[in-house]
Amino acid sequence: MPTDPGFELITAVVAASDALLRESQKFFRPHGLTAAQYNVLNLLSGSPPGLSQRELGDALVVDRSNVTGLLDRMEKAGWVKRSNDPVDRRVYRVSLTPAGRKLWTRLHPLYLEVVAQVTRNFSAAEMRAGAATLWALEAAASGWQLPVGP
Amino acid sequence: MPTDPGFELITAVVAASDALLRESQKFFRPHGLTAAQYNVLNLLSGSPPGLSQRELGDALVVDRSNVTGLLDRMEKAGWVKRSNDPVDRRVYRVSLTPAGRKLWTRLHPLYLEVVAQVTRNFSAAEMRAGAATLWALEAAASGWQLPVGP
DNA sequence: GAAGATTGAGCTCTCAATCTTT
DNA sequence: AAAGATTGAGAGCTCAATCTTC
Repeated sequence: MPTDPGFELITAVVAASDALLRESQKFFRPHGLTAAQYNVLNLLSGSPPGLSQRELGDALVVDRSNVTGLLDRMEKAGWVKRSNDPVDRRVYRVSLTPAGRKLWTRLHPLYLEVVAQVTRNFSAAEMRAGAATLWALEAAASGWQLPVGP
Repeated sequence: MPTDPGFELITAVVAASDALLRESQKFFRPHGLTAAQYNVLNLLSGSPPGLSQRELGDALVVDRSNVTGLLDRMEKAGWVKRSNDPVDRRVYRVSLTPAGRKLWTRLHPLYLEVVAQVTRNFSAAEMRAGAATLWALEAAASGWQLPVGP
């Protein structure tokens, strides 16, 4: 029996993502950080004034509670700092330290090169088609509802 | 500037996988298990004589050390059991208990239905093309090597 | 020595509950 | 009451080290 295409697609998505994550961890590890921490660096590098932890959590699509520990470790490493928001005393403004920006500046081109290597055997058209399918799949998954009435 | 297609693809893969995992956890949770535990159930359902923990780890593409705790929790829940291998005293034969098989038999069709719902807007051709790209990407990622000489 | 399984440390993540500020 | 951040419990994952058996 030929495998159900839907099942096949989902299995392939998860398998590819796992492999990508696993290898990226191996890449980042010698530099002392993790993939999640690199994502934070990357996000903050584009927002010099800083982001609130809530904004960070939304952008990373993770729970806010997760951001706390992630930033604790990064602050300890000296890459980010929490500042008080001038107008709302509930929020922290999170931004890169000079060391954090330096690390990102050094790592980013290397990471781009790894991405280029991993995807070098695909045509641009194939990658765009794949990405389009995946965004649609993500939307379909996120919109899935437990079978309970509205 | 148009986003680099390779970067776009990788971002889409991880985003889709995250969404898929997150939603599947919501599906499994009311039944008392996790997505990882369902995968074990699914694997064991196809191998009545049982699998070694090493085989389980290879099939799930996770570290062997991870399998230990996963099975501890599932054994505690009464879904799997460890038996001594008759010929090699180093290995455990892991198999489903009647309760584990019953759970899988009940859950599997429901899960297939969720998959069908999530993928209902895709053509079979689109899904097969996407899956093919993803398997190739997985292979490329797994084969990636740190830039060190042989 | 190599292989199967386990343990301990550390990271990421979720969920539920709490605290402070709005 | 609602929103931002934190804490504690629990799951999944990796890596390095250890124990037993081959």
